[in-house]
Amino acid sequence: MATTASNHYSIHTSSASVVHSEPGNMQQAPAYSDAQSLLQNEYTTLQSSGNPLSHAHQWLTALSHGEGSPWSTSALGEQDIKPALQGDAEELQHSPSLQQQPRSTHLIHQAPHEGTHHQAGAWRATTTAHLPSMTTSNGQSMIYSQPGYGSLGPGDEEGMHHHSLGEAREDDHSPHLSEHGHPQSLHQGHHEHSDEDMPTSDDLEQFAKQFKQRRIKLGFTQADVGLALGTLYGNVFSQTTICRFEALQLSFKNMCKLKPLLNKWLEEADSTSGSPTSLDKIAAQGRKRKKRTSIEVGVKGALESHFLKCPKPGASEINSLADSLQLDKEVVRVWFCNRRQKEKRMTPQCGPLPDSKDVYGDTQPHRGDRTPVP
DNA sequence: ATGCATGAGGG
DNA sequence: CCTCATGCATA
Repeated sequence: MATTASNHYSIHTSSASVVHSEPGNMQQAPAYSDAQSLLQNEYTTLQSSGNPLSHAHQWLTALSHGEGSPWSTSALGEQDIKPALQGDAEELQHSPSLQQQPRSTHLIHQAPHEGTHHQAGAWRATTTAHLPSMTTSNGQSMIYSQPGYGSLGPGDEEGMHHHSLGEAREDDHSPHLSEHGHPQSLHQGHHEHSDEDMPTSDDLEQFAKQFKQRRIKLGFTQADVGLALGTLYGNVFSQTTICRFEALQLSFKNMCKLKPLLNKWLEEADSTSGSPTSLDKIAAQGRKRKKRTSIEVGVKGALESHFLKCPKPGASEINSLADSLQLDKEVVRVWFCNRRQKEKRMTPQCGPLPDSKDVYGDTQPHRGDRTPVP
């Protein structure tokens, strides 16, 4: 039986009894050291005046159909995936800062909508084998030419791989050499892209690494960065997001969106390294969140099995599963959603997967579906 | 660092 | 209902 079966929306009516940590020390703790369990809870209805937290929009909500495959092996090897096209995106403030990149690889813009609805992430590419690469050396590994740093120093620190416990078993980055081959400059007939470029996966990878290093060197935690971004630009982010960014666990689009922001923060932090860090914390949303349902490992295994069979189960099947596993239907549904997302993120799950077919490009299972597979 | 969850946007 | 961006709570 599911031990944690009952999940009520627990709203703590009783306030207080919260450990209050003392303010004034939490950052400056690089690497391990996690003291982030503070200031949370306490959802009182009184949230006071509206704070400036409003994220008005997302710049690219619907571009989509092109999405799909930039990660992993990127250029160089075109075994069966091609660097895809992306709808363009990026509408955010163009900062005057010049970060020039050597080439402009623009994307192909396609029709606004098409029947082909595939958003398959094809990056599970099986590309364990890297090419010897000797012919293509474009030799232009551009690292970000930032004022101040542009080269990873000799001290390429990276010793924080630790997962080995519990249930970590699906993420392991193999030492992918960055040999970057670039996408050839294929220009189309037009591009009215004034400025800003579309970073490529390699760019993002590099950037993420640099970012992490700098961040740590400066003594900031991921949470700090998230807050700083909020105070600087109005977009707050949580530790989670920053973490995912550094780990490249976000979608390509998302990474592209965040890069400029983080880049800016880097510049700032770099400049102000010594100034009082603007600390601003905005308390936010009070929402009764359901308690996290802990799914037992055995159940997880079962879910995974079903996921392999059918990543997008219909409602009926979800019901069946929920029943079998004694979980809430909603929980199961959400689990599948999250699972799909996980597959999509660029988790360098380089595995010896012989197949690299697209994932579910399946048309949605309508509501009145039946159980297709008994 | 990650698992489960919420919510907006789209169909 | 789905995807997608994002985060609280947690191991």
